[in-house]
Amino acid sequence: MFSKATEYALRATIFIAQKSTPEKKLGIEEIAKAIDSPQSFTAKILQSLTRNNVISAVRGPNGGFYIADKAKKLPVRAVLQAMGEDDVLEKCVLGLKKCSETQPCPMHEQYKSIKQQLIKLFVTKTIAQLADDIKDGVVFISNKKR
Amino acid sequence: MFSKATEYALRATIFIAQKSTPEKKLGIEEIAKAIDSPQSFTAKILQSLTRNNVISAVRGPNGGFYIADKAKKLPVRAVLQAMGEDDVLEKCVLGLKKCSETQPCPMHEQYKSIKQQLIKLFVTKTIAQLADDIKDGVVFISNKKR
DNA sequence: CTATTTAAAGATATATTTGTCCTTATTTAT
DNA sequence: ATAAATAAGGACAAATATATCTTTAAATAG
Repeated sequence: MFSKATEYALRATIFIAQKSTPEKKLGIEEIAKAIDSPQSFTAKILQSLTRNNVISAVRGPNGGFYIADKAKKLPVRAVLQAMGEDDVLEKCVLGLKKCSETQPCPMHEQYKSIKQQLIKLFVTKTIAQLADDIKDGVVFISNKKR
Repeated sequence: MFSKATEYALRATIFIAQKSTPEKKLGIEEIAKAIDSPQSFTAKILQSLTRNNVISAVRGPNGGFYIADKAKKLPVRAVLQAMGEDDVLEKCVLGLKKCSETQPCPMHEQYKSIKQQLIKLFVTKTIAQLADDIKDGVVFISNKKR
């Protein structure tokens, strides 16, 4: 559904939201290991997220990444937007540029409600909510075999 | 959601189902024009669909592509399978290999029902049903501006 | 102020996807 | 049989996504 870059972005954002505070930042190495992603590639992705104010970064000793309380309240869709992959949620299944209510593709009518639910999910769920689920132990983000 | 190749495959299959019969086959040029896709690339895709028995092809004069009545009854998911992109429907949103009911990712619980609807849509809808919607004029497959 | 630590930025490499072109094989019509 | 029409197949090219490595800039500690 999403590119690898966006998958890493989502995992990293959730992990940072769960583990960091402005006082206790996380280094790129720790993050990449935790979410099982290539470190340098993940660094690029975190740059995008930082530029788009989804997460925050500080350089230098004791620097690292964290997420501000305000940003934690962002919808998960903000991550997709930061990665420029927001359109996946809206796109026609058949890839038709003009597909719409007035000119629907053959999948449109039935896909419509699924699409709406998808959008709703990404708009109403906040980063904080996902992170809290992990803290509560109901849910995991590890990608390693165990 | 899907690759361009799969989008072309879906559009081509629906178009062929709508317009062809074993007596009146469609050439690659006509198909590519109708669904607004690059012709040679589409030819490759139709090869995959043919190899996987989603559509049929005949070479030589008056040859071309058509779809057998039996194949028309296949679920749309058969096209995804032929394109090797069937896993999109099942995949974890965060790209976690181990995401499951017993080890859910933070999106799992809420995404679950959406995923089930998606799968159901692609399993219950047949190629014929989509093509008939076009024949009935309720729906379009054109990708050109007009 | 200097050295160290850390992310940012840039250059490069590799893999995959998308796309084109040319040749081959098959079928049909003459 | 031969020529023509058509898809199949293979080689290549271009674009994009994924990934790595090196250098630079910023922040802190001493």
